[in-house]
Amino acid sequence: MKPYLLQMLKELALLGAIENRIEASSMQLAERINASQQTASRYLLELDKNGFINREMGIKKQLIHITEKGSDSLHEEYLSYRHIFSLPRFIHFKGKIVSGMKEGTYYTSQQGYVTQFKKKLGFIPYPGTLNLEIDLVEKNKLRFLKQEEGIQISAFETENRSFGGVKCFNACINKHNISLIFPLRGHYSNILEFIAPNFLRDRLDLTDGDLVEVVVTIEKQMSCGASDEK
Amino acid sequence: MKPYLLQMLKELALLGAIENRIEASSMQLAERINASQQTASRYLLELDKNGFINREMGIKKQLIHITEKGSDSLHEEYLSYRHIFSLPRFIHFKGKIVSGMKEGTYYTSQQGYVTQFKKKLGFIPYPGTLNLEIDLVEKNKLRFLKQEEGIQISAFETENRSFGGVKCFNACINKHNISLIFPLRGHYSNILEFIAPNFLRDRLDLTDGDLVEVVVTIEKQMSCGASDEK
DNA sequence: ATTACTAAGTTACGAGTAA
DNA sequence: TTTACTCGTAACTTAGTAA
Repeated sequence: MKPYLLQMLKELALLGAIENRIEASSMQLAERINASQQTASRYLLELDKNGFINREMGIKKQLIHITEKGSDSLHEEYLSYRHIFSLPRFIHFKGKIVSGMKEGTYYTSQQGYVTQFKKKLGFIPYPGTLNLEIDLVEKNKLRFLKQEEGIQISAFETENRSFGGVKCFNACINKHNISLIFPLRGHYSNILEFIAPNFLRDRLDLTDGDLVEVVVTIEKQMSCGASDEK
Repeated sequence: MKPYLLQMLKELALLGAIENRIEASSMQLAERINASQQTASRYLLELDKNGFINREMGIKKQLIHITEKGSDSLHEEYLSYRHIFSLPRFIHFKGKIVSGMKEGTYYTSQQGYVTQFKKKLGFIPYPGTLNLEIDLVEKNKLRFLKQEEGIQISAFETENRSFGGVKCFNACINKHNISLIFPLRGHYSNILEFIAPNFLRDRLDLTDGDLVEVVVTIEKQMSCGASDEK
């Protein structure tokens, strides 16, 4: 099916032409696809000829209804898009190791977080975070993580202050299990923070500026093969 | 964005170019969109020029990666399709009243169904079903109902035989609340069966061949305004 | 093997306009 | 008002190639 016909069919569907016979003039449809009335008219003729729509022509208006064949075509397209935006389970990030603002140690040592990490991630994190600065072109991969629930770590309060909720994703670096950690509130930057059961900078001999690859999964379990226990 | 460029971008996304840099030749992509190598090459140039993709050109292969802008365009399209296929809550069917094979009375009188109808639909159905023959062009609307859970009526067994599960949808005919009923197993025909608390053929003065309109909802509650109780 | 240019062929577009 | 025809031209496609 020609892409421009599919586009027109999509517009009709958005106007409700799958569920109901809709009244739509060629002029009105032309505006929606940024084309002339003549072009819209031609598209409708072509869609009709190929059995994607039915039309009831009146003297001043036409009633349009998408056929089962047309609906099937749209649904197929829908499935493609759904595949694109909901299937990926492993996401690769390349980036370089950077130093954070040293706040990681304070946060990751809070008992309120630690008990949840142990229970939900299966390990007590080494204090501090490993920060990975990802390439800007890879930032769009974060979309997949934004829309995912992840492993939820609840907010809690201490005598002094309150700590916000975060969400985690299991991940893998050089065959070591780690967890990507995001605040539930706040924006996503191009610096990803990870926690791990060990001090990875020593274990993996990492220093600032080293280029590494991390595989993040949206699955709740993940093992990269190597064990993290001694 | 031109529809044919979006199509190419979609193909790249399906090959994983949102998450990863992918290796794809113009020849290979040309096959996927049923066009020549030259056309595919031109599309890639255009996508690149407009900032939808990044390319790393090698001597024998190119690495392609979809940018955030490209990913955004695809996501917008995805949302349109999702809107089309998951938003409708009220579905209108036009059709004509027909006589069933009189089996409706037997089934709708089964105690195993009746108790569930009363609990889940809020009424005890008048024995028998009202059958509506819908136009073939309206059959594609059934897709929305197929994918919906509806109000589930469980299977059960009597001493003699077993009765399969069915699902119901609240519906409305001439301001009277009724329910559309589907077997959970089995195919969907162009004859819809409805149950109602009253004998609708009398109430609404319906006879075979009468043209009526029914509004079905996928919501669990529905009231059409008029009361069904005296 | 690639990508992508040029040139020629083909299709699509829209102004004008009839019905 | 509509829809949709004709037809000149603009846009897109592809065969043939170069790099």
